[in-house]
Amino acid sequence: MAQKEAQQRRPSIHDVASHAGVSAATVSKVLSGVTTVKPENAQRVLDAVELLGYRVDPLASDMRRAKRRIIGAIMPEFESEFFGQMVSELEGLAEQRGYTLVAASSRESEAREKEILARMHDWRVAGVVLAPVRNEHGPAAAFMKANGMTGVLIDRVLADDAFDTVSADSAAASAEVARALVGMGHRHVLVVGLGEQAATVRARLEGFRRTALELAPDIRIDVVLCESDVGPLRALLHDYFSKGTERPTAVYSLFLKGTLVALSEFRRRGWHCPNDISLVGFDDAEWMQVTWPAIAAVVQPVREIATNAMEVLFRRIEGEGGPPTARLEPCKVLMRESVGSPGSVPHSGGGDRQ
Amino acid sequence: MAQKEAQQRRPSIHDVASHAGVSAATVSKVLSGVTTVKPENAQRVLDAVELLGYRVDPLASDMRRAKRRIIGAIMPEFESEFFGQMVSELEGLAEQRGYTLVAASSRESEAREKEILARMHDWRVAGVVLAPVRNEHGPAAAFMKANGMTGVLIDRVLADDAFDTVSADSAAASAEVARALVGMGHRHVLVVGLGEQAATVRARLEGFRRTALELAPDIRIDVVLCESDVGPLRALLHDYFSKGTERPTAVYSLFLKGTLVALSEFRRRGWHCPNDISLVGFDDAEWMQVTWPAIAAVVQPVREIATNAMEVLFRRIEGEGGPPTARLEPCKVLMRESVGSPGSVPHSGGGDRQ
DNA sequence: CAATAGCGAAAAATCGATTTATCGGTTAAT
DNA sequence: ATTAACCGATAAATCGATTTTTCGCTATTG
Repeated sequence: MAQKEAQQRRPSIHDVASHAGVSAATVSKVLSGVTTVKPENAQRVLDAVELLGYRVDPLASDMRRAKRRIIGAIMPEFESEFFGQMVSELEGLAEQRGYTLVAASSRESEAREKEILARMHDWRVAGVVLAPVRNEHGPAAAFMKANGMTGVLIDRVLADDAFDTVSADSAAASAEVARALVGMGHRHVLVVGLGEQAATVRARLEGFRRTALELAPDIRIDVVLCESDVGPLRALLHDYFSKGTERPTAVYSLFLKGTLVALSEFRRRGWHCPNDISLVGFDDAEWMQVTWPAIAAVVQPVREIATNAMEVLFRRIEGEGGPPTARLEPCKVLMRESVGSPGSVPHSGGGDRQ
Repeated sequence: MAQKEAQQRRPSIHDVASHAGVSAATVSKVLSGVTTVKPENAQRVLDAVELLGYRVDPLASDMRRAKRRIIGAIMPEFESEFFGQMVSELEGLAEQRGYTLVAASSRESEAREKEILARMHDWRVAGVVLAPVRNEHGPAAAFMKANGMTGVLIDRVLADDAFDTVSADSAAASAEVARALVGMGHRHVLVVGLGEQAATVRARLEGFRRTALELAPDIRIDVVLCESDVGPLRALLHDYFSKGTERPTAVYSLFLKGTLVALSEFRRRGWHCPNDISLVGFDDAEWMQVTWPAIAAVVQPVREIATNAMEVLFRRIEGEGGPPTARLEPCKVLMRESVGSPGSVPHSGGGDRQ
């Protein structure tokens, strides 16, 4: 009967209080570590908590504070390794500090992004980690600003005048890619990008272009940008390669989907990496090291981004002032077999063993 | 000043009430669609809501009900396409019904799984979608049972005596793979599995074995199972292929990681699919269709699983009784280029164009 | 010896909603 | 004409904690 009771209704702080023969206020104080409680009473409370299996109801507990121990996370999607890892890291970090992470996917829609943000505002979240669909100038960031929310912007973002930002150092990574490709002798490279995410993609593009031109002023850099959606990219790339112009010796894709599409186009044409063409992509994935050839990629420092984002976010939550900061975390560039020197093997099939 | 006020403290239901000249109870009734309110007053409430930009605080609103409008989702990981899509679908479905989804990753740990569940119980979630690390007999499901939580088990699960289950029809899919491989002439197949997830993997294995033996009684089926962790799989597979025994003509991996490891082992040995060996994997991924060769895979019906899981979950939340159901959703098998007839080409390098 | 601190704990207010009980004021039924 | 039923709305209780206020009691001080 007591068993059944326990299953039906969870014990509240008052149940603990009456079992320990004290008031609810005292129980609350013991549990929150206030020291002005007589040791004897504290022990009785602890015993009662143990006996009843009492646990604080976070919802009720949060009720009375302005900032609730909830962190919101908004990602453009959940399907990729990058954002999957990101959410996983953020969740762990939030949990470490006794916060609950509520994650939502904006599904690459700015409208949805804002709606989700409004819902999180309804929850009175203490802070938000926002990975914007486009960039820091979207309606979501504006909403956060207008409502005095505290938050941090990550990934597709460079710097902001209202929020701290944390992202990968795209420009430096791209420069490294440029050094590698030029060093191997490439003098005609196609860069594939996504216009939508203006600032970040521009940083990647410019980082590449500047270093490449510096090292090899005669280099030819073609650019294929799809504006808003990745849908047309397949056709754009097809057209590009179908034109009579000279085929580039390497392709540098500025985002994962572009790497996929490029690979798919190579397949269609029967081109092999790296003999027929070299390929490097921004964003690494697990499969890239098991395919043949392994695909060279820029590895984004997910853990570092997550850690720093949470750190700066919690500092703001705790009331730290000062101008917004803009962190750039260094990437790692993994030059795998999909990259080689141009013309070393006269356009044929079949890759070589390691 | 009114501006500033609005930014600092969000309007509560009492603010709306006083603006509309009614009581808080009336506001609550209007907002929840109770019809016993004088139309004139209802309109004034609506106007006040509009004017103040009032939105219900979900936390306060949930306070007074036993089941809160929160759904918990526990996945073994967030990094794979499968679970990423799953969370995304679940989130959308929960949102549609006015619920908030709180997702957490158990990181493939049963201990963590139970802890997360306890935390969700603290939140008094209305229901839980649990994708167990191992199977339906773990400590997490036991915890849910012991605490009278309502929930649904998905993915690595076949059937349960306490909870509804929804998962992919592994056995049927494996049978189809068997038909395809046998039909192409394969008589020696290696199956790679993960022992930890007993029931599901057994279903996949038995589904394959039964059909294969039925169609070709002389078929040889080798099995490499790694018990608890995927770590040793690489070594296990290496050993298997290093033994002097005859090389199988096809490999069927029962889980994604196994497919990756198999591919990696092929790479190391310089074997090409499908000429040197064929490969089919359970679980599809976006990259599998752009690699060369494209990798054949069993596509799990993520959306269907998510939809049915949520449907049955909400029925239970609304109090529907009856014995637990066990749904199996059919998979699609995509036979791509990594599969071919054995011996059609005498073990050489280089794949052929489509 | 009266007044004042100081301590530990209980009582009460609070957070923001929902739900139940209560209450005037009509209208219908006896 | 008195009571009953009803309608719309308000006051009050409730959910489960935290925080502020109050209070009783002992110990210190002028």
